[in-house]
Amino acid sequence: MKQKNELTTAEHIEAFGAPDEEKLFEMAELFKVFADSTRIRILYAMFDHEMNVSQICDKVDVNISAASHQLRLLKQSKLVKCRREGRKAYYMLADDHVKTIIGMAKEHIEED
Amino acid sequence: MKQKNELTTAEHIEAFGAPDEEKLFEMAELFKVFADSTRIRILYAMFDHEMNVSQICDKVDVNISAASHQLRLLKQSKLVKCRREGRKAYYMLADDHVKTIIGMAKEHIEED
DNA sequence: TGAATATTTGAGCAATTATTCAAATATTTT
DNA sequence: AAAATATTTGAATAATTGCTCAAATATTCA
Repeated sequence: MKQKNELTTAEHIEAFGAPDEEKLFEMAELFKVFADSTRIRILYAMFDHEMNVSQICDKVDVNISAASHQLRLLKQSKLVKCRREGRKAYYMLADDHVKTIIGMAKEHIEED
Repeated sequence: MKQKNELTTAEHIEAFGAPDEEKLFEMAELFKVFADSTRIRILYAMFDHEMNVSQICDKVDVNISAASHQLRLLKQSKLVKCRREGRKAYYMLADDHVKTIIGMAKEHIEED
């Protein structure tokens, strides 16, 4: 019989980091969002301040329509939040996770 | 005149995390490699042991040819290394960075 | 050398996706 | 209400990419 604090083989593997198929798929989906330089540039544009769409377009030098499409995708992925003020839409990072993940990649490419 | 430990505006921004265009592009390229569930599954297959191609194919349940194509890509991206032993090719993670990056994504999707 | 095993490679196909343009919607101002 | 500003949306196009099949290469074994 299984006792307290004992793990089956499957649970042991799980506990030590091998996610199930579903989670691996979700992880790939998350990485896909970062896997485009336009989207990363957009994320960086709002790194320390919120920014409205026009400001983002100026800073990132991208078509307004393209930016809006990407912002929708970023919002669906829960990486950015949106706040409306009059006719302007201010976008900001959803939480610190985004910064952390980007920071990791930055460290990786800056090494060796 | 610029004195020791002083930073120009550009250097200041750089030091505080805004990479130049080139780096943002590289970062997107790195994320692209993780942005596919087959590749993530392959990376997990060799998470704690090196594995040869056939073993990987069994574990990940993927076509040999498809696996080989993806392994080439992973090798070009410096995420895996390869060791030959007879007619078998053993693949292993290149360094701990891979584990760290995957770990980040795992944490992110497991929260909230 | 020839057969068997292990992996790689290249071409072709199907699916996904980033971008652009044009039109639609929303909000403020005159 | 009409004009101006800000953003969103949908359709079409072009480019990228993951997979499969077939053939090529490499290595061991009989």
